[in-house]
Amino acid sequence: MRKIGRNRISGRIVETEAYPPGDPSGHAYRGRTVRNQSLFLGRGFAYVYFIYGTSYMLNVTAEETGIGAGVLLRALEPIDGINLMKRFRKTDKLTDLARGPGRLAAALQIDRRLDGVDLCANGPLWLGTAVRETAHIGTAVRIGITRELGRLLRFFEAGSPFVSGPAQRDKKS
DNA sequence: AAGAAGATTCGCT
DNA sequence: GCGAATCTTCTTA
Repeated sequence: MRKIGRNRISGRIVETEAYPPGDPSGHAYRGRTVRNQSLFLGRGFAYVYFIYGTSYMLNVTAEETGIGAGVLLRALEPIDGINLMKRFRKTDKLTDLARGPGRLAAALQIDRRLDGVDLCANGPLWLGTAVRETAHIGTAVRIGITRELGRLLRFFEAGSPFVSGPAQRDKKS
C-alpha cells in the first residue's frame, strides 16, 4: 500500500525473491554499510536502493534487529490507483505497470526517501492485508544475480500475467 | 583516485 | 535478442 497525499496506490505482491542471512548475493553479505544499513533494522522495514543508474528496488527486511536479510518485491498486480501508476510508468499496459522490481518501484513512486520506513506502521508505505487468496506459489532460481545461482529463492503466483521473468517455470514441480 | 560490477529497463534490430 | 543508459558502492592501485 502506498499513500501519496490524498491518493492511494496498491497492488497484490505476486513475485518475490529471498536474500537470507549469509547469502553471498545479498547486499548484507559484507556487513553493514551506509547503503545497506536498513537491512539490519529488524523485521518489516523498507530497504530501498538505486541500481544500474536507472532503477530503484524495494525490499522488506526479514530478520531480527542486527541481522541483515531481506525480501525483494519483484512484481505487483495493480489494485488501486491504476491511473496514477500509468502516469508514473508512462505506459497504459496493465501488465507492464509493476512487472519487474524497478517498474514496481516506479509505479509506486518509491525512492531513497522511503529507505528505512516501518512497513507495519501508519506511514507513506506499508504492507496491507490480502484482498484474495493466492493461487499456487511457484518456486524458481533468482533473476539477475551471479552467485548462489542454484538456490530456489524466487517465489511467484503461478499463472499470473503480472509476474516478471522469461518463462515462469516452476522448477520444483 | 580510478575502474568495474551491479537483485534493471528500454528501445531498436 | 543486444547494447546503452547512468549512479552508487566496493575494490584495487
